[in-house]
Amino acid sequence: MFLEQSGNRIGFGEGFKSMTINLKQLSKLLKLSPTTVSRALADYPDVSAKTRARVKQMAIQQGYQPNPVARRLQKGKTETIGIVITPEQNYFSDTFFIDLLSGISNQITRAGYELILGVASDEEHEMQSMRRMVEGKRVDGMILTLIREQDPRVGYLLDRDFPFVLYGRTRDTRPYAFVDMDGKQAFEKACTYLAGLGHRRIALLNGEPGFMFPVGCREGYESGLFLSGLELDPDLIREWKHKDPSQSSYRWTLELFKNDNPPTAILFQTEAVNGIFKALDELDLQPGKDVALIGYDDLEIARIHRPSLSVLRPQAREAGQRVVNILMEVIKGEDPGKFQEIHQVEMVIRETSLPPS
Amino acid sequence: MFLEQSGNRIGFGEGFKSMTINLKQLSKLLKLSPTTVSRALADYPDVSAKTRARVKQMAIQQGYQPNPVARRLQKGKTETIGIVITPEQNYFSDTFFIDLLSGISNQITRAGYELILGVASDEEHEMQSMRRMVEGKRVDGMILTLIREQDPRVGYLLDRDFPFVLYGRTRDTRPYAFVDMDGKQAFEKACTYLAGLGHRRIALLNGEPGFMFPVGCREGYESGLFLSGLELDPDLIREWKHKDPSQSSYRWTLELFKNDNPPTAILFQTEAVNGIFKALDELDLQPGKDVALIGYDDLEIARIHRPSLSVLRPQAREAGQRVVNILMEVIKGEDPGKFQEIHQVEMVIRETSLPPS
DNA sequence: CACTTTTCCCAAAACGTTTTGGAAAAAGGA
DNA sequence: TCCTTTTTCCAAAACGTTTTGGGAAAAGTG
Repeated sequence: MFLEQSGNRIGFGEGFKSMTINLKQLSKLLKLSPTTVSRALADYPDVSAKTRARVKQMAIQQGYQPNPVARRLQKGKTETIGIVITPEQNYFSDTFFIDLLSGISNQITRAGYELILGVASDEEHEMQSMRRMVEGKRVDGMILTLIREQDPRVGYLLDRDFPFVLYGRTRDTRPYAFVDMDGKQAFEKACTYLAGLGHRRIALLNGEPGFMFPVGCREGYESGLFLSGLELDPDLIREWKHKDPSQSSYRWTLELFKNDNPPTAILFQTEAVNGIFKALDELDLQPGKDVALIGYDDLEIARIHRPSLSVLRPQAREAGQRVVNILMEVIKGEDPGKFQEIHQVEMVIRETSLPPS
Repeated sequence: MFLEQSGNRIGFGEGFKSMTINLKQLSKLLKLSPTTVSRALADYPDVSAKTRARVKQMAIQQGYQPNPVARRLQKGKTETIGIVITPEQNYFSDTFFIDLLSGISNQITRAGYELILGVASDEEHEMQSMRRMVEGKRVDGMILTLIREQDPRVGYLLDRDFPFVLYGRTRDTRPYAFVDMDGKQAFEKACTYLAGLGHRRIALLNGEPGFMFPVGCREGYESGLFLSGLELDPDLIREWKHKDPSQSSYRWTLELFKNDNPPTAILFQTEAVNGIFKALDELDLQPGKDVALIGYDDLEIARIHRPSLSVLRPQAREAGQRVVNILMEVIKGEDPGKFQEIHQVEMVIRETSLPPS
């Protein structure tokens, strides 16, 4: 019944051959059955302390590591998480997304899982890449970012009961797990802060409609105006495009100042800062001095620019870690509805948030 | 000997259960053996055209996809490629790395492979993450980026005969596969171009020493000077830091202009452009007008800035695709030494490369 | 028709684990 | 001492494929 296995060869032009030991070889070395060795390494109580120690020592000495592919087949799990990024949407602009990804990656590694990455050029390929992962049984769970108001991915995964966690939120009414930044509270805080300094004309240069995040930003902005007794002026709200944040924000900033009663402060996502700086420069307006600025996200440019930019700073790395921890629970079978986290965003006051001159 | 398998259940609080069909079920539906079905789908000649068609149709109808984990175990391949990124090194600054990653990812998907991503904070974790992939038998090959002059990763992989491809080069003398941009030729071209316009004092604001890329840039710069009959002035060469490109390039630009005989043109990596612009602004020098500028990498800022920045533009996406194609050959057992590609870099003349005033 | 070749299919093995369901040996209790 | 319980180990099955090594039927060949 048992055939002797061929043992390990060193490669001869046939590419890399693993020179690591496998379970059967290790068990032969120990004069034990593979069963016992496996159970010893997994700390089962039905193997004596003495042999357990012996097994572990030999395993380390021989550099044994269980073959993950075989383990996955037996366990019926891929031990893999999927994520699809869409660089065209320019989410990658700077440290923010990388911090998120970094938190995600580290936590996944800690759990002994793998992170597989899809890169999609648009919404359609994004869905396609995700379906390949899900229907191809390549992952145990998905992480979704850059969430849209109506996001077909969420419906797709909910319909299939497939484990996933959103970084962000969408409008689907069914319960699902998410980790989100409190963009509303952040923009409310920034808005009331500026109003408290005496600003009466505060503009909002918001992200692209269709995505969920700008919705919260706008709510916070409106709520902040209301709390400060200021009136909402639709002329002070503009939306830039993800495809080229700088270009569109540049145009809209110029637009804002064509107003008879121009703003003295602007709230925006830091991604759009280059266009704003450029427009202000052309208009001979000093950032911070003539126009107060608060951006969302603490990108490098915010810190190095003079004057340095006041920002709202989300803790992306921590959020990434939470996303993974939650996803692990959902994969275990926990109710996703139990995991809905909204993280606070801190405000960092630097040099661009002075009172109006 | 054979036990009937339990079939597929729909999940009951136990998380997601696949509701897709497997090979045995499909073969039962077709009243064929699993062997024949498997071989029919793989286009083996020893199954008749008629049954092959019947099998394929049923497979599509039932949405059958072979379980990749089982296939990997049998084939003894992970069908997976690994890459480790180190965001701290700020490689992610903009479109360049994303384009590379995009080309890599698409080509890997096309081959039916998976891309697993490691995110490391420093050199040590980078190695650690790679070892986990290699020694844990989680990948068939590695892609390396951001290569150092002395890069321990290359030696590690060569010692183990493990398939890998570099995006970039290192100083190891043993043959290995790489795809690199011709930074030398690019900088030589830019340098002679500027000299041709009449510039006599051309500065180089180069990337961090220790990495391989700046070496080529410097060679090209020196060669360009030589070809143009200009003398090398060490005072016109400075190196910024990866950790904060803007800050360090800002300081070094100011430094360059303390020179009695300051430069009229600067060559640099576009990553460092913010610091340069800022320094020039403080010095009341107009980019393009008072100082000619050519950057390496066509980042967004280069296109939207006014004046727009002349750049050297590497084709990152194509390079990424080549890296994958080569890696597949190396995994098959081809000699890595056969695959050493150096790609040309085009120069895009915009508004910052005028003759000296 | 008898023999050889080709066509078409399949049972069993194999990949390297983990889990199941005992079984032998040792220890405890009377 | 004999029976029961506990401890410690293991053979075999299972995960879902692909590959190996035929074997039966159909088709050619003389």
